[in-house]
Amino acid sequence: MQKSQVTIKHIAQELGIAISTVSRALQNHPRIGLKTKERVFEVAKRLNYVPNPAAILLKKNKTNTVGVVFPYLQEEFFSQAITGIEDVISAKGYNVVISQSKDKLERENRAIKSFISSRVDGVIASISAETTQYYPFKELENHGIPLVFFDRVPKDVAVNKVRGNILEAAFEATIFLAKKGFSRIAILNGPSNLEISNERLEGYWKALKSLNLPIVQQYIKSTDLTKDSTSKKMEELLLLPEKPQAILCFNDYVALFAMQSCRQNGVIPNTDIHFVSFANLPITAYLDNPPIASVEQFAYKMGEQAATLLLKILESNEESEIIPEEIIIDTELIIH
Amino acid sequence: MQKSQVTIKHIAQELGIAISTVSRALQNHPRIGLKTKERVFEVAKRLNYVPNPAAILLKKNKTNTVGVVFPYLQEEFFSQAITGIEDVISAKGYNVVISQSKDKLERENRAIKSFISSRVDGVIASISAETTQYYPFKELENHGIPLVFFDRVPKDVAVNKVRGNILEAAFEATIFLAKKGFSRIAILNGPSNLEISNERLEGYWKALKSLNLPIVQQYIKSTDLTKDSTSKKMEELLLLPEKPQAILCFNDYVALFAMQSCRQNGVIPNTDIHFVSFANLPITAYLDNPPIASVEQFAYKMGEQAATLLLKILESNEESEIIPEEIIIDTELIIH
DNA sequence: GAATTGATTACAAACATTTGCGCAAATTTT
DNA sequence: AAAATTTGCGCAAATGTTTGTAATCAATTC
Repeated sequence: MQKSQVTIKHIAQELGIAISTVSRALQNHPRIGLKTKERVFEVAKRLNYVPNPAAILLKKNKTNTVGVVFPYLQEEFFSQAITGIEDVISAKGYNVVISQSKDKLERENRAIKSFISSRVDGVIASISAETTQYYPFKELENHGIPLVFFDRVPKDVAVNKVRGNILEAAFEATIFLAKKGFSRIAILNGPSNLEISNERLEGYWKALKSLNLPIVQQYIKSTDLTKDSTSKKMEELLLLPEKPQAILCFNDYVALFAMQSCRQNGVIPNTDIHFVSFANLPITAYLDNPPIASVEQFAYKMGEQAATLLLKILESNEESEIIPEEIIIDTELIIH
Repeated sequence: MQKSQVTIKHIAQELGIAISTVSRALQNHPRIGLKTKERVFEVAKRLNYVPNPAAILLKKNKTNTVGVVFPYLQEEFFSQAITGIEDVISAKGYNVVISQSKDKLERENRAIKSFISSRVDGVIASISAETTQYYPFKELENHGIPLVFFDRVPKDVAVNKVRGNILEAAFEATIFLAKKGFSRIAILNGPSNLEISNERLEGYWKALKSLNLPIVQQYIKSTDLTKDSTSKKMEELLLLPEKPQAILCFNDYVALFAMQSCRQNGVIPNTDIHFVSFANLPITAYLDNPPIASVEQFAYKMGEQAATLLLKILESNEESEIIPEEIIIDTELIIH
């Protein structure tokens, strides 16, 4: 019930031994005798001793903490990934601190600054929809903090990345729609600063080409992932003389927004216009007319992989120059 | 670009002044001359100096961090609350570390242990569906860490609480259903260890009594909030000789599970059986047949209030004995 | 019996920062 | 001009822990 922190000094005093002996005893150091260790542990437990992380950090210069900054915690894709990260990280005795950027650059930068000043050992990040510059992340590098990008990775930068095989997934999804008999296939893509947007587009292109279908510029739209922007782009598609028969959406949220926009314009989603999306969120299971298919990206597994990669870097020899690694997780098209 | 951490010692050396002077200069101490301060700030910026939180913590014994443990980050209700907490907390220069219990006691305890060992200044918690004992939280008290419960507050304990006016909300919602002409109103409640479950029940009772409607035990079910449990209870309701005409659900997820269960049993939700739920999550807006009404609990505002209360405690005189406070936020029944 | 060894434990420095105290120098007051 | 006050800065201790090195003691070896 003691409010003032119990330190190893108190334990040492109580037992009449040296502070260093207590420290080593608690670490199970071989140079400390068994009886001494036992006595130390007994007193430590009785006094409710908790090591002071500040003092340890000061000596070891290691926080055993990794920072995670993702756009939205409530997106099932990210929260599943966080669970994967947490499970791997905490099994190794590390802690996780989580921040959400809400797709805002400013919040993302704040999170990074906070990670630097709290001296996290490493960072896992999924960049915001607004992020076009790699610069803020460069700060982490300057402070020697390892960084692994997750899913939303920046383009043209040699960094550690863990992401799904989006190109392949978009290709398969497009082929799936074509095989269903649709020739007018549109794409409601994400912002072009995200590499994963470009990959979707490439997969979509490749599929159309392989099917000898024309690439129609009006069928290619990109949104900033907000509801407003998505509805607007969807309405543009609806106003075309030849409405698309099917639409490939950046993710389930974009699909939800677009489907709602359809309904408001008298078009019945997945009857008049068919949707396929990415992420395969559980909520789509509760819709009466869910997208006809969704690309499962295995967020939990992706999170595990990102955490494993980061830990590997953290536990590798600090000296050794690290070559950025890229891990690509296979996806699976789930037909509803 | 220097990997080795820059300390005030380096700055002092560079300027040929004392370490203490640098420290005070950086803190804008009045006893340090303007020119000295300017020189110190210039060098600090140039060397990319970041204060070492460990050393500061060691001296001040304050982490400027609060811990939050909530059941599920992906539930919009909680993630909105987190945003509210973050906004208030970070405006005061504090940081937030977030943990999710996933409604598991064991994860909740792990989070609390981690909060204690990382020496957070305070904690905001929403207890898991499994939590029946106040005991684990008692540990925080033992270590002198202030605690504010949020929404899911433990019963019969004098602690700081921020919660919605659930009793009133359940009362209103039940009256609303009765006025719609339904007399057979059921309730799919949460587990009874949560005070907010009992409040829902009480509001429901009160309303039925005030309407002179009978209280039918078969219409009162409680689930552990999982999908399986909810479906099972829903099916029990469907098997009753006199099926309920309307159901008051613990939250939107319970409503979603129950509505899906209806559909699987050939009952059309919100046509054959009408639903009202708590939380008013955005996702319900994307359903073709959403619950006919939902209780808006203003999660963001609740989060703000919880954070404000915690900060008040943190910044009050440590000595003064603090009387637990209870803040109740009014709800609003939103008719869809 | 002295020296060597091995097993324990103690001492002290170090980590980066804050802060009370002291000491000049500069400024103001008497 | 001396005294008192203010201003600016340095010294050193303190925070809790780790860790290299030294010290102690008993047991073993020559």
